[in-house]
Amino acid sequence: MGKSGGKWMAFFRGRFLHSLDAKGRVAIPQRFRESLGGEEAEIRLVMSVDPEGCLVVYPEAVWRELEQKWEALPQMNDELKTYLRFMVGWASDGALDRQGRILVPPPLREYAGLDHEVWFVGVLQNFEIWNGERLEKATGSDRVRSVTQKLSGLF
Amino acid sequence: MGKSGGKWMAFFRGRFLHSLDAKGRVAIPQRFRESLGGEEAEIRLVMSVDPEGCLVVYPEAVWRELEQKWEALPQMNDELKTYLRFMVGWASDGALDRQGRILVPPPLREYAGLDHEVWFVGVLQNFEIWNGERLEKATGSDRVRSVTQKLSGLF
DNA sequence: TGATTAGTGGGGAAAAGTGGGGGAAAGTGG
DNA sequence: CCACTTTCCCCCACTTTTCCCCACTAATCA
Repeated sequence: MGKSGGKWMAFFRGRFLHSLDAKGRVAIPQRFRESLGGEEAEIRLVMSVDPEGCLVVYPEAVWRELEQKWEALPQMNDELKTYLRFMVGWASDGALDRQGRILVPPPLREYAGLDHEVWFVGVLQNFEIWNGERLEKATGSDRVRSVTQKLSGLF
Repeated sequence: MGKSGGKWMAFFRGRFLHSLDAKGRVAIPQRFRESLGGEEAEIRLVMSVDPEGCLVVYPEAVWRELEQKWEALPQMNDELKTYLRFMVGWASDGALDRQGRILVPPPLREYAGLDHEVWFVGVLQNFEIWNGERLEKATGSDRVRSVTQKLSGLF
């Protein structure tokens, strides 16, 4: 589900505030769970490269497409290796538990600065998990407005 | 319905004062409901980028066209990511309930400064939901006049 | 002035999110 | 190979949110 003509459809939208409990679990928003393909969905949890780090969650199928692109590249390339060490080296595969929650491994939690309150943000093909202050900084209206100016010619 | 020769027709016009109840619900004006395509219409509720933020409501089909444009762009681009985090990250998908109301999620309500009284404003292909004072500021006659000057060459 | 239609408000069932107890499974050290 | 600890994940209980249904008011129109 979710495929259409070999390309993924736009799926994840909106933001949701959830809480990471003492055991490191967070519930995935119900809307997102549906888009992931229900109960036994597989996901990949990785670190974002942006200055304000967040975590990025990919449906398994979307992630696999990325991996295929990487595999097609010349493997001796040092820059690619550095990139993969980061992207793949930290990637955690997991599934949802019966209550629709995932477990965020401590290193990832720390990287993204996640404490009790976390924001889920949908960005079409995948979604992100943010610390509140970082998200605010990353989506501050000044920043967004200047970006919008630049992109507005495109559509 | 709604389409004509691949381009959307102008649909939403006028302003209406409605009230947001304690549960965060507002009735969509009947005129707008018809243009949305009746009872089981799907909508997208998003944030505007303007300094005085309001909410923007798109018929599902109009919004999807936007998303398709975004998906066609290179996804690694940082500026696009920032843009999507704002546009898509605030987008809430929803449907009308049996009384023709929508539920405005708390984060959006807060961002747009909506309390009990809200204004609906039609702007052709979509419509907006405003806090009264903000709307007044955004449509002050001085402001409108200066904008009109700038645009006067175009039509 | 009754009838129809739009908007408003609230009760209540169902669904979604939260937190903790405890057993299974995996990892660690003798 | 066997304790012992740690991690994970199931189940259950509780709270909050969402969304159905129904009933009331206001406005419109013949």
